[in-house]
Amino acid sequence: MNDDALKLENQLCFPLYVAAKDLVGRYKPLLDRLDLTYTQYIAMLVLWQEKSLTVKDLGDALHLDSGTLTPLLKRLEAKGYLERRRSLADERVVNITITPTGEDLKQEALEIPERIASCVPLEHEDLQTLYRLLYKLIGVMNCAD
Amino acid sequence: MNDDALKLENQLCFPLYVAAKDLVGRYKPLLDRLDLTYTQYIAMLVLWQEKSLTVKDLGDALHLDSGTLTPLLKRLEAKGYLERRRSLADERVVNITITPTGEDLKQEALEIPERIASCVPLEHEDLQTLYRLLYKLIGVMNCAD
DNA sequence: GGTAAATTAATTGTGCACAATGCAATGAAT
DNA sequence: ATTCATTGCATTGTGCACAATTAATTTACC
Repeated sequence: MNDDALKLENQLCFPLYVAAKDLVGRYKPLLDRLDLTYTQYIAMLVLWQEKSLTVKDLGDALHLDSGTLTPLLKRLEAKGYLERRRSLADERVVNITITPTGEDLKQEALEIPERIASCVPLEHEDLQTLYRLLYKLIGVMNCAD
Repeated sequence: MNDDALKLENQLCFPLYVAAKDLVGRYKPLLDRLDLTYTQYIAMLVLWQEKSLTVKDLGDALHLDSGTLTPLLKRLEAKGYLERRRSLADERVVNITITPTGEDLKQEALEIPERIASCVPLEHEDLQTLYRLLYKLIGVMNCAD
């Protein structure tokens, strides 16, 4: 019986799953110094750009739901990096706003992308191709079915 | 100040993280019928090939440690898909062996790869390129530093 | 205006994922 | 043979990730 299709290395999901885990793991030693986890870091990335947004919009940006974000945002609030406040205009909405302490953290994060880039020694062309294919993959999966 | 490097979309990690999550999520409805999670599924993929191996070798194959595998394997054992038995030759080692029930499950899993392929409509060339780049990425990260 | 439907968060429960620790068994070196 | 380091697994604790449910509010419809 031909079961090549059921071999680990013949499924796209596996190298994708391993590469994502390995790359996220590369951030840990750098993020430890900022007292952030990886998911907290990408939440702060959005906040450094947007300053203020709703939990829903943050979830849309990060592809995460409230079950993940609510406790995560409470931890970031406890660290003093942001504030959560329920909207007056719409009581269902919670607005997230970065604090000055959270803004300051950005300076320490500036070196992270280059430190990561230096330990992911792919040539520029390969990197661009990988970006393109990953975004294409995310795109086609969002509309398929 | 130029902070393009700190934008979410300019970091490889983010599309990689999202694509992996999204693709793994695509398995869920298919795996629910086999009463398997994604991680349990890739463990079974190895067992369908190897029949029997140690926890350590499984961990090497899946890039997972005992803190993840020990409870996961106990759950698979409780479902009757495998047996865990401590090695007589070396008492530190635990051998994992697939059961007939676990073997049977393979038949039901055969359709999964094609079902996934059909909802990941990348052209063959793009798919091959993506494989190659992901394995390259995993390779360079394993030896870097 | 009153009811139904939709929206937004929060909560609960399960299962990874991994760091850190502990421990027993093994192997190596003297 | 005794010491010492290493190996393989288990345990504990923290933090995602997501399904399912609940609750509060808002919007749409008649």
